[in-house]
Amino acid sequence: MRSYGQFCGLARALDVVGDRWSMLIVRELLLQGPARYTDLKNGLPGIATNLLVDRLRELEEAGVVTHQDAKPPVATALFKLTPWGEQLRPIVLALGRWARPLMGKQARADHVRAHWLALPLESMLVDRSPKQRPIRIELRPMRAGKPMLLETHEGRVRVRTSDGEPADAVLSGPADVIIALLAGRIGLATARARRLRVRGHARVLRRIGPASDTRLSA
Amino acid sequence: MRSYGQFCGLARALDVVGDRWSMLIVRELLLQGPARYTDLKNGLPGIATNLLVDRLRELEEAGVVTHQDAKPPVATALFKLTPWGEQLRPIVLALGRWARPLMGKQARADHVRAHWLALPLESMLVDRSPKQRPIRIELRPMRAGKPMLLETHEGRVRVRTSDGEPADAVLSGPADVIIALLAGRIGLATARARRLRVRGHARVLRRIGPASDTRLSA
DNA sequence: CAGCATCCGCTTTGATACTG
DNA sequence: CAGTATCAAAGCGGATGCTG
Repeated sequence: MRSYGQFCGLARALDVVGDRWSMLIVRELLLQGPARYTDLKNGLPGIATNLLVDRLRELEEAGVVTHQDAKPPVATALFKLTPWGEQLRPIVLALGRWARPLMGKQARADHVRAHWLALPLESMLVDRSPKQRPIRIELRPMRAGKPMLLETHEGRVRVRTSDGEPADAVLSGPADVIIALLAGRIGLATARARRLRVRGHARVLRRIGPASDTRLSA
Repeated sequence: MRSYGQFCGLARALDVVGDRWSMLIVRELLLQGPARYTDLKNGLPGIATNLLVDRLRELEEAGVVTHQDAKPPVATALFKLTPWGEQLRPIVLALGRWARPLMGKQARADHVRAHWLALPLESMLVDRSPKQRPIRIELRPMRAGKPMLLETHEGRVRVRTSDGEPADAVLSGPADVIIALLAGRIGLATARARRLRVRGHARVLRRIGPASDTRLSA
């Protein structure tokens, strides 16, 4: 991208991460941690291969991303965020929250990846009974790749890739319905009417819900 | 911009404000408040007029911006942010702070506008002696248009356009030197060596300095 | 297969000129 | 002042091909 050529912090930031796809690459690295080129490509449906390469190089040049060229066990390079790049996390979260009014309905043609759910869910949900035994809910959004596991941890909610361990409940269906249900915007009956399938102990769902404080925070 | 077509909050946000120039238009409206087309253009050096029009329309369509078509006294339309658009303020501030490592030196060709200084200064500085009488410092960065007035208010620092009222001190010179001096990164001697001119009571400068808490906050 | 590089048609951007 | 109109250049998306 051409530089804006403005002596202004925002303009400088956008010189670095304002290119098309750049912020989404940061999102992937925030969600996936160190990732291979192919993992990034899978998490960025719609990107052209040459653009992914270009952006990674630009971000590396700017100091947002580094790549390690190959450790003995894995035969491939890993891309990761620098500490400075990591500091984009609250900004990425805040932008996602700002866009919540746009997340109501999932368009038919929208791409979905299960790990994207970690962004809204972790920043929105809390465990209402943190004293009780932790719960685990497997999330299987439709056409969204690998399932994710939502678990409670010290009052917070964490979402990570599932390694197939048994969960208290399994939710399958459209991603927007899963989010609306967990956020408490719709009930179980409505969710089922919108094609959600629930296996396991549905009552654990009551354990989690939106935090009262919805404002910006680190 | 083409939609990313991803069911993800960040992607949705970037569908709205991820276009080139869009965020900078938001910056101008945050800094200027309701503004005329020409005020926006002056605050966005480098933008093409057709792009400014296109972006304003897209932002309006998305619900970030509105324009009022002409109130009796002024003969021209005013553009302003919607409440939803206003909510981008902490994000714009956070991006500007994130880019602080890039703000060290001002390139020769960089555009500067005095009102841009409000972003780093207001988010970084505090009044160290809030009990004492408020102070006022006029800022006259080089080739940066209208001077701004920095004033203390209840422990915080505010920067607004100067209406020519007398100030305790007047700082003229390169914008980066003004920032570095106020941030306490350089002393008065160094600042003078870097072409800063000070008129008035330089000692009021000691009243303000960087807050200890530099983290993200609303 | 992972990690690119190259090519090509299309869209977006930028610079300038022009208009009510 | 507040935009339109025009057009060349740059950027993007998609396909394909190459290399270890």
